[in-house]
Amino acid sequence: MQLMDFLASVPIFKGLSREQYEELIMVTTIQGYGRGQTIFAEGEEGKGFFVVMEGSVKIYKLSVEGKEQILHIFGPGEPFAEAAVFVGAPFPAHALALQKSRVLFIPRAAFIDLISKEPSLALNMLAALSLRLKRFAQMIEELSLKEVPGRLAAHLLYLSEQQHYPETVRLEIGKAQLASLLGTIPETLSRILARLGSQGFISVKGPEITILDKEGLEALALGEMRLTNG
Amino acid sequence: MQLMDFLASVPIFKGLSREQYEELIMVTTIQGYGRGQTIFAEGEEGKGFFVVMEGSVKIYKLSVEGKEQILHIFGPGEPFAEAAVFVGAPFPAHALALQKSRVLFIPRAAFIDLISKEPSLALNMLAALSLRLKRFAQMIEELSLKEVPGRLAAHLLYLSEQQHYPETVRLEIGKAQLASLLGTIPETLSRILARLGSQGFISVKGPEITILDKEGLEALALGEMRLTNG
DNA sequence: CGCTGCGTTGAGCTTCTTCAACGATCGTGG
DNA sequence: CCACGATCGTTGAAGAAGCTCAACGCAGCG
Repeated sequence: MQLMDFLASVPIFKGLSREQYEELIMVTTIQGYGRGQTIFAEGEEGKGFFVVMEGSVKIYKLSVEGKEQILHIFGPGEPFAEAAVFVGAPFPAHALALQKSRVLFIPRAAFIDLISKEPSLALNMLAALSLRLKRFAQMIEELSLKEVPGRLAAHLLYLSEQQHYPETVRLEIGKAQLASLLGTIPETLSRILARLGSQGFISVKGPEITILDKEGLEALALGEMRLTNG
Repeated sequence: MQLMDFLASVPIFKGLSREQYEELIMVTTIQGYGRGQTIFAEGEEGKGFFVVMEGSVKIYKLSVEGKEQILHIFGPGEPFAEAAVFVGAPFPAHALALQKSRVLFIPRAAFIDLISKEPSLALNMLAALSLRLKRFAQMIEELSLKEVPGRLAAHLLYLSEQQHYPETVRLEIGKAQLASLLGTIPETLSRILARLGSQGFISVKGPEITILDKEGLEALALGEMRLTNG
């Protein structure tokens, strides 16, 4: 059965026995969402958590005036909203499918049951949460201590690494989404992309970005260098 | 032995057996730090985690130019740097004692051992990490979507709640530290405290702040209202 | 063909930071 | 006990970064 294969491919479920996979499958539901559809809203009660099977999901906060801050974008194999399982609290953010997506839903009670019996699952989960915590700490650092050019440079380098250092990096999300991920707005992002381009750091063609000066971007990302106005 | 009592009073260690407490005590070290002393630096290898026994500890990031962003301030009973235990990675931030402090050090290997044998410990830890994740998400939201008056208002209300709604709230940290916690600088904080004061939201006398208009602060914190310049 | 979503560009403005000076408080050593 | 320096907080003036508002271009698609 392919669901079993999928579960086995998910890092946090690594190391479970066949029986435990079957136990999981028993309590699990598969949900489908169209592009732009809400999976849950901030404040809803969290009765379980999710794993992306196909597509991608963004987790985000909204301000009163409607500005959005993306906390994370998850792709296949990645769990989300796990934290809500362990604190008896409502979801602290919104979740929305960026594309046609399928997600696995795992109910809270069954999962806690399973985790109590299987230490390796607990350790996997602890590792996953710890990693996420580290990411958030990095995000706080960037929002507070770096300006937008630095954050953008860091993100481009991150993408480059993710995609195994290709000639040219591809943005998998729209620029408006990228702006929201970097804690800014599309106008500002656009201007800074233009500046990075005109100063020879990168070359931009739609969603394709060629990194021309890796060292320069690194210096920007670390805050060792400032982008001039020209 | 009082160490045992202390351990029993720490939330993440709740529910362990006497033998397990003794096991913990065997591997644990007590460390003392003076005011302003570094406990660890960003980039150091994390060989275990800590629990504050006395005093307080700040976890913070530094920018190249020397600006500081405080991620968290921990007091007695609170664990810190646990995440480093579960990802085999160096500490992602600095830790420093804000006052004369004593902290318990728990080595990584022994703790993973214990957690594998004791599901309730794993669940406690998962709950603790989840809570921290939620806090960080909140911090990201505030840094990105709220301006300083809103963040300050939210913090004052948080303090008020922490201290069980007294007449007047007491800042337990200096204003420079508070500024760093809110993602700004002392000058800006000072001006905004003054503005909040002159507009009748609060009254400031050194580290004592009287909340005069709770509803007003709430509106500010939610972003429903803006602080006028006067 | 025109609509809609997305991205870009310009002008003006707000918020926050920077730089500088000053005042208060506190602990220490003379 | 006073003087001194250090730390901390406050205030002012100027500057920079990013946001708002508005207009426009362009591609995809019904």
